[in-house]
Parts: sequence; C-alpha cells; structure tokens
Amino acid sequence: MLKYILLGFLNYQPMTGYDLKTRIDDSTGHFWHAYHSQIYTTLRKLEEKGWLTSELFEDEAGPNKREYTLTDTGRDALHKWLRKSMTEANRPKEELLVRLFFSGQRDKAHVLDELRVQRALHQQKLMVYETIKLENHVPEAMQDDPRADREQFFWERTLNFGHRYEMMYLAWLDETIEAIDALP
Amino acid sequence: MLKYILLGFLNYQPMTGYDLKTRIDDSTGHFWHAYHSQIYTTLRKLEEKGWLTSELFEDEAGPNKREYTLTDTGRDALHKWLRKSMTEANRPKEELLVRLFFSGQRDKAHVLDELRVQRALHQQKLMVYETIKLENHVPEAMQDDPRADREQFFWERTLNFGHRYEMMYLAWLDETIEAIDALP
DNA sequence: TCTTAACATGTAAACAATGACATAAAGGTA
DNA sequence: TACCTTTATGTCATTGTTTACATGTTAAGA
Repeated sequence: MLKYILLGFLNYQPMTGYDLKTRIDDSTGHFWHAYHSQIYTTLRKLEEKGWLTSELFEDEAGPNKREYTLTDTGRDALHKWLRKSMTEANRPKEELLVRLFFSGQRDKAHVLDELRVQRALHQQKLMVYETIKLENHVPEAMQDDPRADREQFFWERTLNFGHRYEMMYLAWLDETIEAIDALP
Repeated sequence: MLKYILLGFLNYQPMTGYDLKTRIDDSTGHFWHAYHSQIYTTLRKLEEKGWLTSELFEDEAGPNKREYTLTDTGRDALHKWLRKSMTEANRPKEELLVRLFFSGQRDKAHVLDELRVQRALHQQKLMVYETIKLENHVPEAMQDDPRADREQFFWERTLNFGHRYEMMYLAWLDETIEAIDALP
C-alpha cells in the first residue's frame, strides 16, 4: 500500500524521502501510517523496479538530499492501481476491541482506566481533524492548476471520514465506559 | 496480535486450529482478520515457545486433528498482555481513503462505481452485525459459569462498535457519493 | 554555551500478514 | 457416478511493517 502512496505524491512533483515523510504525516498518515524507515527502503525498491529515479544533491549547506522522480512506468503503475477498483471491504484491525473481547476476567477498574486513556487520545485526534479542516491542503506546485479544486475536495472527504470516525469512537467509548461502570 | 487472540480462545478450552479459525471468523475476525495459514503457523510457534502444548488425534473417521492446550506460561503471557493497557490510539488503515485521496484525476463515474460497490459491501456487513446481535456468543463450555454474563457483555460491546462503524461508513459513503455526483 | 528540536538519511533484525500451493476424507446433491 | 462443499491441516515464498540502531547538520532558545 505504502508504495502507491509514494507514487501518488511523487505524481505531483519530485520529492525527497523526508518531504514524503512529512507530507504523509499530515495527510494520508491519518489513515495509513508509515515510519521513515519503511519510506526510505520502499523508495529504494521502487527505484530498483524502475518506477522511480533518484538524484543525490550534495547540498552546499546542510545534509544531503536524495530526490525521487516518478518515471513513466511508475505513473502507469499508479494509474493501473487506481483503475482497478477495490472489490472487498476493508478488514479493520482494532486492537482495543480484541482486548475488550478478552476482558471478561479483567478487573473492572483496570478496563475503565484503559478506556479513559483511549477516550483522551481520540478526543485529541478529533481536535486535530477539526484544526486541519480549515487549512488548505493542495501542494504549492498545484495551486494554480484548475484540478486543484478536485484535489482539495477529495482531501476534505478523507478528513470528513476521520472526523466521523472519531466522533463515532468517542460516542462508543462513552457508552461503553458508562455501561462498565454500571456493571455489578 | 493474532497470538493473543489464540491464547484468549484457548483460555476457554483446548481447541484445534480449525476450531480457532471458525471461532475467529465469526467473532474477533470482525475486527482482526486472520487466514488459516497464519493461524496454523502461529500455533506452531506458540508451541515452540512453550505457551501451548498439542496433541494429535488420529480420528477413527475423518481427518486428523491437532488439539492445542494453553500452558501456565501461556496463560501468564495472556494475562500480562491484558494487564498492560494500550497507551496509543489505533492507527487505522483505510485503503479506500488512500485511493480516494489520490482520485483527483480519476474519472468521476469510475470513482462513483467504486464507492457504490463499497456501499453494497458495507450494507452487507451492517446486516451481519444486526443478525448476530441477537445470538448468544459464550462458548458452551462456559454457559453455566457465572462469568458468562460478563463475557457476553464484552462481546456485545464489540458488536456495538462494528454496528456503529458500519453506520458511520454508510453515512459517509452516501454523503460522498452525493457530493461527487454534484461535482462539475 | 549548552541543549533541544528540526532536518536528513539510512541499515538490519524481527515480526506479522498475505497468497499460492498442496492434500485428503466425508457428506450431500444433481 | 461425478461434482461440489465443508471439514481439516499444513508449507512456502513473498511482501509489508515495526522497532531498534546509527549518524550528522543547522537553527533557535534558555
């Protein structure tokens, strides 16, 4: 999956691993997280495959940078991936639910503590979504492009999902905390 | 993660890989999926670790079965895992959102088709949750145990999450489909 | 001046998950 | 009888992800 995220961003403009890392962190990272270690190694693999080329800039001042550029083959791969639709629903992986499922013998207070920590974390995430909601996302290189509106639209749709998800999560946590509290 | 699911189930009673597969499929599988290949290999690894023991039954009729039993070490590992709470929020992985994020240049009709397929799939999942909502989950071996109520309670809480998740997903899909439809 | 944060790039080992291949018996049905 | 589904168990190669280790610079603030 990460490889298509990288191709997707490099389709806008050439970038370094670090650029990609920061962009991912505050956009797609909300629904597909990646560590820098995975980003750098995946970029190398994509270069080997011929989907990217890279150029090393030995910067006058500051650390070196390796900039990656999408090749035609890489662009094809991206478009091919986008063309074939998903035909299955996502398989969610919710660790907290696994833990809760096996919490029958756990101490009630302990489970409540855990859920309250989760509540705070999700509250935080919700606030993040509400903050970035107002910001413009489209990369500078595209600002003037007439397609920028559509980019912005899809970005906002993913944000909206995140917002709904966190709202749902919080409502569920509140109901669950209350119900456990009421348990004998 | 899967290893704790296996330990969790084997904490109820000894079971074979196939038993675990079917149980997972209609309970924890809703929020943590696993293929049988992973289940069998993980069981072997857990046995090597000393968390499980296994016994092969060369059945009179029908295929052989290998039944796994939780050891004390295994039970300790399970309890230890349950004792230390999660201190981070889950990192969701939503492939559809990644695809949507990079859909700025895709054909509008094509994106709509994909979302409508997803709508049908999530509608189906919602119905699954509504169907199993009514069923009793607690394994027979525990029916008479006074703790069965609590088991049932936590199971229902996870179902409730699934239900809310699918409701949220559908509402978001509907809003998104409508908005894309209205796009120039 | 010292420390910390941000910038910048990587490697390596371990672990987790997927997808394909492989086998075989039982029971139902067309 | 032939075929299909369910039961039942596994291997293997590959891919994907996480965690820890490793290094070095620049700019800002205490």
